[in-house]
Amino acid sequence: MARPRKFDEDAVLDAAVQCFWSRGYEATSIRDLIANTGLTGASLYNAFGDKRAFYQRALDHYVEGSIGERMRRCETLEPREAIESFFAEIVKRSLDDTEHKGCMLVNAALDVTSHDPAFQEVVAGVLLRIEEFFLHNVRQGQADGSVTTSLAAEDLARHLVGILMGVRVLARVRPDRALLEGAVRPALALLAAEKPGAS
Amino acid sequence: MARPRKFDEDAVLDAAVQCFWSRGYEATSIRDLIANTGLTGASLYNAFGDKRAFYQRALDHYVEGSIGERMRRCETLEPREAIESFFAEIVKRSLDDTEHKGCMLVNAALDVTSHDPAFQEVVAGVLLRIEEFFLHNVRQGQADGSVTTSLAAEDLARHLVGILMGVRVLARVRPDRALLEGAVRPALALLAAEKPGAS
DNA sequence: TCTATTTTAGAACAATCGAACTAAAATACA
DNA sequence: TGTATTTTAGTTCGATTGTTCTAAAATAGA
Repeated sequence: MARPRKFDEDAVLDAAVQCFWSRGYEATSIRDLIANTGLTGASLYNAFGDKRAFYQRALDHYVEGSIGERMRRCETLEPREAIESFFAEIVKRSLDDTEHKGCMLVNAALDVTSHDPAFQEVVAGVLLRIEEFFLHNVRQGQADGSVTTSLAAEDLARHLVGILMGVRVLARVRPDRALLEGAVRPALALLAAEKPGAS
Repeated sequence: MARPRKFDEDAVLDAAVQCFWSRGYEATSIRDLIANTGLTGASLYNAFGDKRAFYQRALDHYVEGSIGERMRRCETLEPREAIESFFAEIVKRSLDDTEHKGCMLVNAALDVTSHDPAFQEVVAGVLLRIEEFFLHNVRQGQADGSVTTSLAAEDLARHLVGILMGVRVLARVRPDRALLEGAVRPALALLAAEKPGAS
């Protein structure tokens, strides 16, 4: 019926993610987005609504492409391995992050949830997905004997989400390998602490 | 020699902390600060310099009055007790935080360090102080037998800073008692895990 | 080839931003 | 009491903010 869109929505969202990710919500202007996505103001507002809605789309895009993808990749592994490999990847990504952008979800958690309950629910939902990923693997590991049963699976999962968030924060400020690996190591040691004489 | 200041610097800094803490750096305008501190634009720029410098002063004020004070209060306790009491207070404060402001230092870590290396160093310095607080107590606890020696004191301290940051992030998004206490409990259990048959 | 429909391109909008400026007010020292 | 010095109180500045508007350009169906 009408003129088709010239731009590639996925590429535009990638560019928008880059902007919001590295600069944050407030510090990213519409003109930043225009310059980096290549589309014009009218197209942006026409296709995505306002700045807030555009951020929402960008965040979803990031979550699915980054966190969701990582969880899917770890699903094929053994429970303990899945958790360890998850954290190994987080540490590696944090150390390779020369721009110190950190994780866009964690950034969103402190940046954008404050005065927008809708965003808070979105972020809380993703955190819940991550917690359930950990919980699933912890339970599986407890069942096959590779994970300690000295603590409740729910608490272990909550602890893992906690240390995940913590590592992401630390990495933004002090991206040292010793710090990040040191912060993670006790959590992984705790998981395996079932039969303690087995060294 | 000249006209003395009418305002109370400490009260002004308290008000500034409230602004920056709840709204963040970018979202806090000079006019917000003027309205909430009670002083005028000229007085503000005259006494504190520009917005950036004012934020720096406010952050210092917060750190000394909140984090520094908490560490000082825990210094008189036994090592294990000091760590546990520290986290108990963090969880309590997070649950009582109806505004979901979280910890201003953690907010600063993700908000203001990105494109200002000076701020990054300030925040990193405070994190180091907290890490050293934990390290001191862990070492003391390992010496008197109340803390496990199955992991290096350095790693335990790093882990504790990590989970501290993590709890602060989680609380911003999902301030549930079960989540926060669940995230902390395994870390405290790990500290005590020295003689594992003692249940 | 016409026409309806939608995306483009870029200018324009009011509002707000951080910062600076001009005087008036006020006080410690002489 | 006079004077030097500093804080006050608003106003004002140019730049930038998010958003909207007006046309021109482009294409699918008739």
